[in-house]
Amino acid sequence: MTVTIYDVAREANVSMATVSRVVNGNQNVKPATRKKVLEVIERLEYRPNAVARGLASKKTTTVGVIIPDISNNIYAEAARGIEDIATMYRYNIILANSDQNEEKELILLDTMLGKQVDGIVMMSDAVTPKLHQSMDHSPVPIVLAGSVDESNTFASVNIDYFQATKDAVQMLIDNGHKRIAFVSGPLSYTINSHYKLEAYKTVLNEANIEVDEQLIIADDGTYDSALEAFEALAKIENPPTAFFAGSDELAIGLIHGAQDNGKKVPEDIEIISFENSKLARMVRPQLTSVVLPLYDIGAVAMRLLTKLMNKESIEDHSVIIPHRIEKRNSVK
Amino acid sequence: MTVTIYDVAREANVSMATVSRVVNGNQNVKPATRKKVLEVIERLEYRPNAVARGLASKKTTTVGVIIPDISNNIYAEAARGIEDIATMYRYNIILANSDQNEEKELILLDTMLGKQVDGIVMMSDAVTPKLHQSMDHSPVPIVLAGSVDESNTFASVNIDYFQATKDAVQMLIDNGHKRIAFVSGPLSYTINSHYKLEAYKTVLNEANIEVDEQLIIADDGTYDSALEAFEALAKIENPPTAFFAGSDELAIGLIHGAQDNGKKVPEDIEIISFENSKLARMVRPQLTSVVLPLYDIGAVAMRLLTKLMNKESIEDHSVIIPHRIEKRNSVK
DNA sequence: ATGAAAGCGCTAACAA
DNA sequence: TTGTTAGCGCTTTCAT
Repeated sequence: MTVTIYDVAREANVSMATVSRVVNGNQNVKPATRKKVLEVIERLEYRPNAVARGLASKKTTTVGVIIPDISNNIYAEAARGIEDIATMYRYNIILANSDQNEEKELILLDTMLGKQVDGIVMMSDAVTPKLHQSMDHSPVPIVLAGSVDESNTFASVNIDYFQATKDAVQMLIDNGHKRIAFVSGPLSYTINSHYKLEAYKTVLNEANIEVDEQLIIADDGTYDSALEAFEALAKIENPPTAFFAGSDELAIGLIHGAQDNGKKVPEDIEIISFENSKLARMVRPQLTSVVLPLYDIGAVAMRLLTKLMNKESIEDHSVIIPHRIEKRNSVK
Repeated sequence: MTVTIYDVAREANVSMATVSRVVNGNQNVKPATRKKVLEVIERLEYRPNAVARGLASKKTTTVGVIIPDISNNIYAEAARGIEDIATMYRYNIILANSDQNEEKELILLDTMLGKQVDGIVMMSDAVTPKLHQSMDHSPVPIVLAGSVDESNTFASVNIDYFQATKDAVQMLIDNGHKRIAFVSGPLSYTINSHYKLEAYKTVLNEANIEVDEQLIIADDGTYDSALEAFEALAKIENPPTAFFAGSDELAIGLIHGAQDNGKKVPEDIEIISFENSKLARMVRPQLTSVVLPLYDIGAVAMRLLTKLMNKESIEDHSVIIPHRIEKRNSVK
């Protein structure tokens, strides 16, 4: 019932090899033959079976994409970058959510390798030893997107989170603040948050400002948690006058928290965010934010993967995309 | 170099058929044999080749998911619902963005069918004749998620957009408004927006309120467009006192637009949204909104698809999920 | 309970 | 330029 390459060959009075050649754009086919075959393909509505092709050629033209959570805008943005470039290079993507759960990541890796993907793009906060080992055993290239591999074993695409955070906090320090709070999601599995915290502490130290653990809040990363964080910090002795927020959502929570407490941003409280999603402009005042180019990170990661799959030589397999700060109105 | 079922069979002194049986959980294997095979599988780190399996069994345990844009929260939420249920039933998903572009949709459908997916979940605003025809020709089941199929040919999962919008606008009418604006994205390709517009007109008519085309704005659906829409509508003679917004993003733009014009929400201007994403709570006042259960729509669609792929009988292939309005503070 | 063998639909030498 | 043929790694009758 389904039309196979054999049916086309018979109808066109050629061998399957010839049909295969025209389907695959091989030039060694006489134009007349090609035309004839193409006509039969059209008439029979022949559609090559990619599974059979994959088995025979050992290439599936599909890549696996493992991300924490597609419903989180951060990852969705990156996923779009990945998919766009994948499409550009004629790959399809198998997308799966890991929820930053090592066990799921391991299973997903295995499943995808079982499906014979040609490569994998992975976003994960923690490349644990087990994960590292599984990735090492992969028969196909893997590139990390938005995740730093400290062992420098795997290809990866990132911005310099450490420096970017330093820049952001420095901006606050330059505006005269001594009491600067750090608000993020869970340090254990909010992507790259520990680099941010390190940078925060480092830059404070460099400015001879004491690091006060009270000012470091790592809750669940939600809007509400930021609202509560502001509330709680407003009550302490010598409360913060400026905030570094790990994401736009947190920054908005902080702004609303400040406003609920009768504080004006940026007059009384200055807030800098780290993300710059479209949310950054959907709040008053609009957020000054480190721009985290998620789409680009995804796109570059996928592009890098295509090179790796193609066995092209790579200059540097750990690429750092430049970052910048978009100045709006939450910082003077 | 790669371990195949044949290697396992040889090492375990059984036939490949037996190995296949234990891998697939077939009960017709003596426990001792099973144990022996399992040991060899572990020792050799054998991983079944899903492509070969797919070719032989004609099942790939992967489904195609065609959505407009994964970086749009609406679709990302639905995608997560789809993926979660897919995972639950041991399917993987091939995810692709169509940008609501008919040509891309057609190509994607073809590509996925070529990859022998076992089924497809599709989100598309307009099931055009061509698309309809291609879908009709599909050898595997397709279910529409969040997209109404007026011909009732395909399985689909939706809420009652018409009734939901009527409920929302009615709420504004009940609060005494006569000048109610309708703000949405492009009517031609914002999902289900034409149902919303019809409902808006219908309920206005029912309340003997004249439909004023001036009050109907269908721009690009962005925050900025809503800001501008408010601005523009504030200047007309007899400006609107209430707004129906097609999405949370638009509603937030409207709120900010109102505030920029010195109006208070909900005292001076009432606004009701249609989406209820997490954004609905991230603005002051928080949005009263029709809840569009995207995750559920995706999840139910995928569940429905599993039944269809399994050739189970379906009660009704057009499922309507109940809707409700979440009351917050943008409406009195 | 187990094995033998015939495909699944295609690619890729190798020949011609 | 075209055809022949041997797999790719697995599932699935059909025997035994």
